[in-house]
Amino acid sequence: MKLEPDNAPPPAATERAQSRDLTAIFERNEVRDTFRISFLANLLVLPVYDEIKREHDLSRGEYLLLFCLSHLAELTAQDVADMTGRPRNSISRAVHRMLRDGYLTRSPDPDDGRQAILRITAKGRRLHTRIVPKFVARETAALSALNSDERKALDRLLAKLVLSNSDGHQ
Amino acid sequence: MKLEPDNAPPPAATERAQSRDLTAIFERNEVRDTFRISFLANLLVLPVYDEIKREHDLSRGEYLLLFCLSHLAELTAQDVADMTGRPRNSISRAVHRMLRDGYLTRSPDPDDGRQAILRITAKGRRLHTRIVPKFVARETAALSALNSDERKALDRLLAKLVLSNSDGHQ
DNA sequence: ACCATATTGTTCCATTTGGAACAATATTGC
DNA sequence: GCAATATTGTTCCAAATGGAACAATATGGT
Repeated sequence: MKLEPDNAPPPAATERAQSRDLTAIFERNEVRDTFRISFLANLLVLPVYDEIKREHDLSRGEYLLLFCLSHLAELTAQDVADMTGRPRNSISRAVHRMLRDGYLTRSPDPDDGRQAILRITAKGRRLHTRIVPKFVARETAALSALNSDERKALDRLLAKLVLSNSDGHQ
Repeated sequence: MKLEPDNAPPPAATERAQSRDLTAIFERNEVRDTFRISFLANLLVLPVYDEIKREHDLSRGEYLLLFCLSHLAELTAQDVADMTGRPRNSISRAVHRMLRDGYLTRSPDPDDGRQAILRITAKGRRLHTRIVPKFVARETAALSALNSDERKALDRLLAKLVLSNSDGHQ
């Protein structure tokens, strides 16, 4: 938080400078990892979602749905809710919107009358193909401070964390 | 996305099982780190924000404001917007709400008539003291799969990432 | 000193969001 | 086999959200 010589700027300015070194909060708080991970998550996705909204008029939830279906051939709305942590009614809305626009299909599950199986269409896959490079570029830029070994280490740690936390809920 | 033997379980069941191994998406997508970091961020904070809303009737933005002021003595609304990545009008609303409830104070900045300096009150600090253990508990649980060395490595990598990305914006 | 531009914080308003209740279907316990 | 309970997906509605325009102040160029 403020480590500069005591002389330089006048007192008032010094005080401001102290409390305005905003990066200090990353080091000094009770939940450093939580705070940093949240910050990084925002950094990685928020600007891209803004771009997607402007250019393709898709909301965050809608694109997340497309993203999930791009990687898993068949999902129910509940699956997507579990994967993304968003409430089911939001997913429901996103499904209707994406159905209407032809990005996915829905067929009743013969084994369970309550649920329906969602699949991405060719049109949906084309859209994903156009959008995903934006996320890749953002990620590449954000990770550029890490060398190859560090990236490997990060990847391994994140994989471990995610897997150990993805049983049961979420 | 399907790499299992063609024989084993009956076709329908196989297809379902394939596409319903939801954790596969963590390994197989174009932006693994982005996806995992977002997932972890949700995992770490969403349940706690739900709890805070239920028990203290504070929104995410309101608590973030309190959190920032718990660690940096003087901030402007713009500072908080920069730190949290949220729009200024949301911060403005949160400031008014928290002022009304006595969790913080606001005084005009003598050096700049546009902005006001926000500070946490004793009441605000007490509230933070009651809430922050919830985040600590959540973080501890989520990181429990890592040993001490791994936690140190993660901490170092996150610190590097955050600092290299906190110049200029956010 | 003055005008053009930038920044801060606020209000307005349309959209998004998520909790709660619901109907339809499945599952469980007896 | 049947009642009680759980799950899926939807609708409804109140609240949260964020973009845009705005007034007030500050800054920069000339």
